[in-house]
Formats: sequence, C-alpha cells, structure tokens
Amino acid sequence: MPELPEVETMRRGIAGLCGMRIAAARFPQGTCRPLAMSPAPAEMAERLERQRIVSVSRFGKRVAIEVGSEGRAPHWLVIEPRMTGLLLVAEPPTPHHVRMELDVVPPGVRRLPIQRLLFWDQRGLGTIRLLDAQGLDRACGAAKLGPDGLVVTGNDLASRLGESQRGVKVALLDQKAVAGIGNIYAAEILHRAAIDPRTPCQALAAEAWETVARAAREILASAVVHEGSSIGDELYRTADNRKGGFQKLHRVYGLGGTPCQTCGATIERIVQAQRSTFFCPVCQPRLRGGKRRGRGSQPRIAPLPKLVRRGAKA
DNA sequence: CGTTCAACCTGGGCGC
DNA sequence: TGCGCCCAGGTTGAAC
Repeated sequence: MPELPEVETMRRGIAGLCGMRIAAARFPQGTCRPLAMSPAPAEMAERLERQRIVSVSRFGKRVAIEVGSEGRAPHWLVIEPRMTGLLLVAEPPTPHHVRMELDVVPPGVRRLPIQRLLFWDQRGLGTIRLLDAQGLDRACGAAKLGPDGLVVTGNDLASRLGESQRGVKVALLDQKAVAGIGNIYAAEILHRAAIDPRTPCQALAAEAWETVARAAREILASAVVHEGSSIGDELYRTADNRKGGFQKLHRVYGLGGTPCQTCGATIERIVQAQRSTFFCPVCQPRLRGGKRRGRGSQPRIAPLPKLVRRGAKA
C-alpha cells in the first residue's frame, strides 16, 4: 500500500516526535533480513538509545528519521514500508508483526510520559536500516531516486523516459525516473492525464509529458490532503490509526468491470510487467500515428470536481 | 538496455 | 469445514 501519499502521511503523523529522546529501542523477533550497510537489529537498538530525534523526512516511499547527539555523527533510521508496513503512534492492528518499538520521551523528561513509535508489518517485506550520511546517499540519493512526484516536471520525465520504449505506466513505477509513484497512483495519474497506460514513452511529445507531470503532482497532492488510500484489506492507517480517504476518489484503480464515472464506459484491467493496470478505454484512448504535436491533439485533463478540498486539519 | 521471473512474506477470498 | 490456488500497495537480483 504505501506509496508517496501514504508514506508522506506517515511522516507527518510522526513529525511531532522531533526533539524527543529515544529512551529505549526494541526489535522483536527476526525483524529484518540482513541488509547492506546497516547494523544488525541488536546493534541498531543499542546505537539508537539515548539519541535525539532531529528530523523526520521522506525520500520517495521511505521515511528517514534523523537521530543525533552531542559529538556524534548524525545517522538516519530509514524505514521502507513496502507492501504492509505501518508507522504507528497508536496500538498495532494485532500484537503480532511489530518489527520495531521506540520509547520516546520529551526533552528533559526522565520517566513518563513515554510515547511509543511502532513499525508494524504484516507481511514482513518492509525494511529498517540505520545509515550514516554516505549510506543515506546511497540508499536515497539522486542516483537511486528521481525527482519527487509532488514536484516532478514534464522536463524531468521527458529527459528520463523520453527515449524509452516501455509503456508509460510501467515507466512511472521506475523510482529512478520519478520517486513515490506506485501501482495505484500510476493508474490514477494516467486516467487524469487521459493517456493509455500502454503508450510507449517514445510516442509521447513534450506537451504530453507536461500533462503527465501535472496530473502526477495534482493526484499525489490531493491524495496527501486526503491522507492516502485505504482499500482492500483496509490495512493502511495513518500514524494515529485512522483510514485514509483518497480511495473514495479513485477513478480506475480496483474498479475493473465498473462504469467509468466520467464517461460510463467499462473500466478495464490488464496486466503490465506482472502487475494489474486499470484504465478507461474511452477516456484514455490509444495514441494513433506517432508523437502528437500541436495543442489541439494534446490530451486534456479531465475535470475532477472536489479534487483538492481545503480544510483537512494539518 | 529491457523484459520476465522468482523471491521475500502473510492473509483474505474464492472455487471445489 | 477444509484445501488449494490466486491475489495484493514494493523492491531486488538473476537469467535471458
């Protein structure tokens, strides 16, 4: 589940821990597989204790919690939720599958109140690493991740993907091209951009890339405002254990066989690169005859009422 | 360079 | 009720 909007919601949900001190760290059971550049869980726990949380940032679909203390090089606890990972300051969905537990206390406080930050992960595909500056750069730097989806431009996409023969939907999942887009939002972005997901990147002109980039920024920003998508098994929750709301605004993802809300045609499900792709064959017509040029032939962004509702509490 | 496949894991839903 | 199979938001590495 966690794509950019869900991970950004997690980040915001735990940002209030900045300035607090880690009183204790636990990594129950076989927390993670061995990971490059990161110490084993027991040593991670040891090195986290007594450190202060300096900042909480996001790199694509990862959260990086910066920790530090006097006279010590800064480190980053980099958490990658993958399919089912959740960062919680609330009770976990089940007591099983808690992979990390941090007891944090406000500055100057010796004992209570203790807050708990949990990483809970049902399938256990998520990862936790403690990295130094070099490790952070290797794991999350520009060589690994493209521009963030919230700010990506048409030029960014055209320069990275313009020559590719891959279908544009598969290409949008490439984190080196643009960071943070996953299977749900790739489908929603291309529906908004009115582009067939199978269109080879090569066939898209500069204006089409602008359309895709704008749709990406708008869809992702709206999904952040709505605190992500909670669908299917309903696993995804905000850090304080509430459902996201963007699933109500999905136009195609998970809606195969149902009528398109824009045009009434039947939403189709196909498989690309071993993953489901949903799209509307009428709203997202196949490109005919090479790159489109000229304004008249550019895909128009479909109107999306109530796309961004102001007033969601910060 | 690109695609395909398997692997990493658990659990829900479905057909029989 | 139970079994086996397919599916799921992601990423990585090997094989072709």
